[in-house]
Amino acid sequence: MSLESTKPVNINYQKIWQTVLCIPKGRVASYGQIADLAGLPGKARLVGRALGFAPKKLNVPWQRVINSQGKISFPIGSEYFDKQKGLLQSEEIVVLNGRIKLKEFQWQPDLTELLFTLQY
DNA sequence: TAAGTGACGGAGG
DNA sequence: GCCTCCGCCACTT
Repeated sequence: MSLESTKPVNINYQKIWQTVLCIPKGRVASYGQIADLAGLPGKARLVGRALGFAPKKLNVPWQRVINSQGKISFPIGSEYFDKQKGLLQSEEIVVLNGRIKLKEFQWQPDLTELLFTLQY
């Protein structure tokens, strides 16, 4: 029976997790940015979903991914908002009213570095 | 098959 | 800076 290939999109999830793992401590990236780097331009929503499915053992730094406006994508005051804010602040990233200054903290990946890190 | 749903993005007011 | 609307796309019902 067709158990195996149930969901081919999982391959994309792994690309996304790989890319997120490349974000250095103290930096952030937007969902769209991750989608682009993962070879999935325009699929920012997929990134959000992938992070929700990311297994804990992978230790994916999901907190370093925010939306294109530089804001945390959870409602202010929610459990996950507080968790993400706390994690970011522990990396010395400034979070003001759920917002992060992209100008200061956005990750600007080095292409050559990426070529060595990403294996696809 | 169609309609609904989102950890999104961009344009416009 | 904030909000709304619309396009988008994978997934669910």
